[in-house]
Amino acid sequence: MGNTPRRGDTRQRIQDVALELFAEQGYEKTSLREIAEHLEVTKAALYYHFKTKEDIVLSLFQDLGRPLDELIAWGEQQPRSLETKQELLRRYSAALDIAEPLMRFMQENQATVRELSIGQIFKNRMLAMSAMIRDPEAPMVDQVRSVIALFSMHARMFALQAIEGTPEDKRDAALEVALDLVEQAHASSTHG
Amino acid sequence: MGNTPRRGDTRQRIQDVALELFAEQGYEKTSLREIAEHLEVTKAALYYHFKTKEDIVLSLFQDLGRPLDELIAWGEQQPRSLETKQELLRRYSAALDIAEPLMRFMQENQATVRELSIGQIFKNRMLAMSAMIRDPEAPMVDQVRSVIALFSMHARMFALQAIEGTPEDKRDAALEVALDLVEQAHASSTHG
DNA sequence: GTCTATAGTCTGATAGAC
DNA sequence: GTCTATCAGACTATAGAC
Repeated sequence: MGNTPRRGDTRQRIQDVALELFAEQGYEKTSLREIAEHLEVTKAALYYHFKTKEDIVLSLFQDLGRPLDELIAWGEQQPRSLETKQELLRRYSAALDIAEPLMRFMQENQATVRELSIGQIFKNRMLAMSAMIRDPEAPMVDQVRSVIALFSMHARMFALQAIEGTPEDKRDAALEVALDLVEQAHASSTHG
Repeated sequence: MGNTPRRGDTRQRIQDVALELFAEQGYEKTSLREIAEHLEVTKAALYYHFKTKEDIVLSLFQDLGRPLDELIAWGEQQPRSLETKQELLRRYSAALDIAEPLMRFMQENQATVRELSIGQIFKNRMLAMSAMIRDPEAPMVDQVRSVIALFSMHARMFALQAIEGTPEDKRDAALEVALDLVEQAHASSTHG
């Protein structure tokens, strides 16, 4: 145990350490040498499991991003009601619990990620979420309200640090604000 | 004109090109060689004007970030009323018109910026804004509402792309949503 | 499946001529 | 104020032994 080198899970361990370091100090500033040192293996061992550095990110994206893809697939089958949108936000908030380290990495390394192969995929994912939560026929201000509701879920990763309270409480507060916002957007659009 | 090398404004031209490239492709992926080539000078010429690569970012931050510092200074002298908070948002929205390229760079390179000398300064700036817009005595959900209002101003840089309309219209819509949010936060806190 | 060794390239930065 | 020339160091990636 402890320092005993485990067999067969090296790939997983590479992913764990890579995400941790990528999220902590950025993609570019994290070298393969550094990842290897943390695992007490050599760089060449990394290249056995992943063709390139970019491949590590891609694998992280595919493995940890699945809950979000499933959420989108779910949402696209639902009726476009207020209740659907609110349930979408609830599930998104829950999905972020798992995908948060990945999402934090994506957010803090946008400029880098944009040029990677996953950049477009990630963007499309966000556009799909945006398309489900807003009504393109609604007044612009209500569309903006809905999109802001969506991105309010991300706020817990950076903007709410100054507020006192547990991460869970802040997460729930952000969700509450987001649910309010889509309700307002809905009410306003169905009045006029 | 055109390609005529101008004298005395090289420093300014370095800043312009650097910010453009930093914002477009990221800080790390932009090399000094690339900046120099865009200006048709050599790397060594860059080093005459700036001691290090980081110094270029620092100068950008100081020159283009001034409106935000002035806004904070203004805000800290005002009474803590709803009207002050709303005026803060209006001025912040206007300040972003000028500082947007810089802010986009800061946002898309968070992981990098965090490790630079400006990282802490930038963070403090955002904490100061956050402290002015929210009431630490208010219920958490209202504090979250206020902070989200603030960061909604940033949404125009990335989240609102899918919505149809001019950037100006979207900017104004985001401001309207933000003004609503602080008003709700205020109303809720003064009821109970 | 993991290693050593290294190729090949690019980087930020400096020294010194003009 | 801009140049040429060059530095040491870091990087990704590969080849080939075990």
